Amino acid sequence: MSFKKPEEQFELIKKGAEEIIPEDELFKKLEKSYKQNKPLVIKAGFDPTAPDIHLGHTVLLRKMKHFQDLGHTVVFLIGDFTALIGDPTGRNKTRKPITKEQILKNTETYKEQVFKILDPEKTVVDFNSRWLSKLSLEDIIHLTSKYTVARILERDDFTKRYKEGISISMHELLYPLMQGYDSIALKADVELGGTDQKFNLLVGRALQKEYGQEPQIILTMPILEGLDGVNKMSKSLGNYVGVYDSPSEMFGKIMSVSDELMYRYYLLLTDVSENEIENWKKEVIKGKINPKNLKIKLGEMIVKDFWSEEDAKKASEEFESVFSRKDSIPEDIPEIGRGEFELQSNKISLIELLKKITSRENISSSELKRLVKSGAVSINGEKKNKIDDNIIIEDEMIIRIGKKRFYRIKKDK
RNA sequence: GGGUAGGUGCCAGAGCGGUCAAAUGGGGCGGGCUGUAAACCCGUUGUCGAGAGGCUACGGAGGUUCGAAUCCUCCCCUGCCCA
Repeated sequence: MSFKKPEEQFELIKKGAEEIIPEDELFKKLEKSYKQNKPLVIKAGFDPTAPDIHLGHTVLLRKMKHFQDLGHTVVFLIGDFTALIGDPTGRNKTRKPITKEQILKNTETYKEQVFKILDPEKTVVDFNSRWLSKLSLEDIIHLTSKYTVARILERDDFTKRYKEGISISMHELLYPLMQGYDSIALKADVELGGTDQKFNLLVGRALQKEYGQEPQIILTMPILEGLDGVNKMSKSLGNYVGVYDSPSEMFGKIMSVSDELMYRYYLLLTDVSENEIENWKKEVIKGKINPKNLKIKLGEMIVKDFWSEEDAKKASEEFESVFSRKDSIPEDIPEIGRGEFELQSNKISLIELLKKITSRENISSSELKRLVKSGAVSINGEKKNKIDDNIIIEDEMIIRIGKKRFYRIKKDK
């Protein structure tokens, strides 16, 4: 393996990064690695608390990929042990505990999804339970003696919770120390994380010094805002685009993003250069570019990353015809066979029909009734707002609820 | 250990014996407008029921009362002050 010149590496590494602490040390490490022809150990940890990876995670994964492309050893560290605590970062209350079974399951799906971005051949996957579960109380006392309460409480979220009178449990205070211990165990040269991880990452740096190691470099990446443009992208807030979302879903979600956020997504989720993005912004202000078209392009780029160029084109065209021209329906919608209705006659009341087709979705019938009353439901393009309307089931019907939900009834499945 | 303030719907937060499925705001959903953008306007927001109406719900368990989110007892949880 031969490395690129440190200067060249540095450029790619810096791209999109929020902070590198400290930059000059990173440069020295790169020089050393170059001279000795020895890759750096790059650590990035993920707690498998939620099973699905979304675009927010891929910001970091992309940076890992950069290091990988430069020939360094990227360790994808699964925090199977730390997940038991749950990172208190950004939390205003203690996380609910998660079971070991859940963690294992999540880990499997995690690995699969991560390799949509990372090169599986070059990625080292490790688990922090490998060392953390073996620590004795004595080891833990030794570890905790290396850091002070005041420094732990410096953390903004702890301070806030403390001041606002929201409980903080002891084990939560331990979280940063355990994450730091991971760096010691791996002898990490660089640790990557979101900006919200800065504190935890710095603890790792401090602890490594205490344990007589060369301290790691901290590289933070910005946190990606979710579809609402305000909160960070997270599954629990429902403002996310999952890497397993279907092409049309992905595309649709991207299209619903605000213009401002679109530029941000370009910056963090594509390889478009910062200069180019700035240019576009100016052109949009001048009225030379319609922001809608930029958004379409963004949607296509992202779908292409996770599916294929073909899927991207298809999703884009479908979107155009379904929503912009409103002349057709999406292809990929739930289908119900006519036979599934088990009717004596072929008539059914509207509400019964809706219950049947949405039976998988956990929508209460009160909710459905509300939707009907507010005019959200149409059949074959015709609005239906009476709950007790009798509907004749035909061999081919399209039922639509709201803007986005479509269902098809077919002769037989 | 002692004292004290609390625990209400997705969230924040009012209510403090009947008119409470619970004010108000946020969020969500739907409609209108549009670029499935933002902003804005309107509606809606426990559940079952075609409807009338039922059934669950105000930390948990009991109790008082014709009637409890509201009063009493015990328990659980959290904050603050003191030790």
